[in-house]
Amino acid sequence: MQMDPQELLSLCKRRGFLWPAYDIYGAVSGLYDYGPLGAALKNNIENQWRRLYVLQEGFYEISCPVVAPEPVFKASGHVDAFCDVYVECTSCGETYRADHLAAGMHPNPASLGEHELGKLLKANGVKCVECKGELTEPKRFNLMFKTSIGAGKGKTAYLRPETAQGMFVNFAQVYRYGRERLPFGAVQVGRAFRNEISPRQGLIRLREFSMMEAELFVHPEDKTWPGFRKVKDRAMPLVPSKGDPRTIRLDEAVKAKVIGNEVLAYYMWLTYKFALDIGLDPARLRFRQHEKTEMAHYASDCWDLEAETGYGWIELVGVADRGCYDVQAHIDHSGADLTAFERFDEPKEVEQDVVKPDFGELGPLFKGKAKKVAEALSRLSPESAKGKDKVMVEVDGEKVSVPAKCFEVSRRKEKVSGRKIVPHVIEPSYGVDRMMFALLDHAYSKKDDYVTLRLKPLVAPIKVGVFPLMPKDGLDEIAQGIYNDLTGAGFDSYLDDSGSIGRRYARMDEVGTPWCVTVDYDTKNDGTVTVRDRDTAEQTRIKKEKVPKAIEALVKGAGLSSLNTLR
RNA sequence: GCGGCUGUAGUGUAGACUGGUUAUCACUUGAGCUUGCCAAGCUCAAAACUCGGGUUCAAAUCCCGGCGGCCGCACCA
Repeated sequence: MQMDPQELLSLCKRRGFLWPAYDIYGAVSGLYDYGPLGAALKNNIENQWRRLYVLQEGFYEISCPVVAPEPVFKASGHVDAFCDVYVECTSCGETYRADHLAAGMHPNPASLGEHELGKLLKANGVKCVECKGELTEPKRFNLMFKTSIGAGKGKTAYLRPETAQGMFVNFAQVYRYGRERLPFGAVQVGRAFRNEISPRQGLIRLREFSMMEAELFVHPEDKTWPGFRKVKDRAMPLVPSKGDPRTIRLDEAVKAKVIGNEVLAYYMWLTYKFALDIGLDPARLRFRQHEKTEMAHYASDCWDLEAETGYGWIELVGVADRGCYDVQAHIDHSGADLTAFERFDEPKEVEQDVVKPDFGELGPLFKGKAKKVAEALSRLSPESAKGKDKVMVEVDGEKVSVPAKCFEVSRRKEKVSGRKIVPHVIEPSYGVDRMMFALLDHAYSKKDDYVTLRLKPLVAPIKVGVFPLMPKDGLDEIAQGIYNDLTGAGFDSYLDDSGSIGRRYARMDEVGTPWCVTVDYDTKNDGTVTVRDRDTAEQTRIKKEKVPKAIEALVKGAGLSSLNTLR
């Protein structure tokens, strides 16, 4: 069923899930405020995710700043690659992506900077496709929000476009925290920012949004996974980039190379399970594999969990194999050692040639530069130095010729007890806001203009409505007592004594509250209250003292009929 | 960023073309009466012309611009 998203957004605004941000000043597109119910629903989704990743799977949760200095995103590639290069027609104002216009003029136009693209377009005499007008010089639009740290000119910085980098730059710390073992994972739940050119569709494309990201660091040559055995006969609906869409068992998918490896398959399954746990409709979920051309600059394989909503199929989660791209990039840019140490079973005796600088000769010859020259020499491969009468090395960007008397190539015995490896990263990256929107979309049901949100108890912002049938005769005080018991026991509850009982049930149904407890005149006689189920409108009576216990059982999945013992 | 359409109480709307008294209606919300289990009724109340400029004696209404929304293009790590 395709529903009108406007209807859902209207409910969200009316009932306090969602409001356009800064509305009294005219609002800003792509920014939303969460109202009390939205904030609660979002928390419930995030906490369920933590239960899965942190408690069950043993990932380490960290929390990093939203602002980061420029070098971080230089290294990650976002400063250069997370942007679009535009040209504009000077006469009709139409804009084009410069790399699209350059298609066919260069093997990979997307890899060029704006100056090269400008030259290329000029050289090929490219004009406006619409009106043949002159085009402007290419302009670059980076999708990151730029800011600065500190007074005056300060230090250039950006708001993070993903939380992932925080986990990559903390690799060494988290690796040590986990007592230096692979594989291990880190997670982060938090805000990220993208200065979208044209945010649309409510919560689907936001400029500030929440992500739940997990980075699993694995051995680059071992992508088997111990947990895979337990889930291998489960099936998921897949839309591979090659071949037909099909629902396929995980072990078959890995065997047939539809999914690249066991780790990726396992975390796709975990993602699928999470989606079902919070209440997304399995009939409206699928995994779609990225085409090679749509893959991010860092990914080698990527599957999106997509949900069908009033906006069509939308991406909720990306599960990507990022290879060693990010960790290697931060090693290269920062010089930090972000490797894991793989211990051999037995330490090995290794004989190898090394280039050994002779400081007695280097000193007089190179003076202050001698130390750097020596370091450069040590980095040379022995083969390239052996038997030469001089070698070229690069010091501070300058080529230096070093005569043979300054070094010797000698054979050295070493005990090697292991090796440094750069881990590969499997990344499940969840868009919280999108998941929440899809959840509301899938939960929305309407019968003769009566709206019920069939949210699962696990995520429902309010678990119980508590009503006195009449706000008098002491019923209201009893209801207040039950309400206090429930909130005391940790359940989000809602006390409502206004309007007819039917209206109060309707109010709770519309925001997805799974149960309502009503205090009536029998309560005064026999101490029982009714418990009503949202989806069936069925009721059962239980002792009023047992209400918190009953709700606890119901949240855990017990049916209404199981409450008989609490009568 | 471009083009088309569009913006009236918390929500959904009438009024606009053809400018003119106190801006329509419903739901919602609050108070009271009533009501003894599924959006009942009555009374009262609260609540809006997206913002700025222009035309005019007079603008919710016509014109221009900003902001927001929807759709299409483009974009989407």
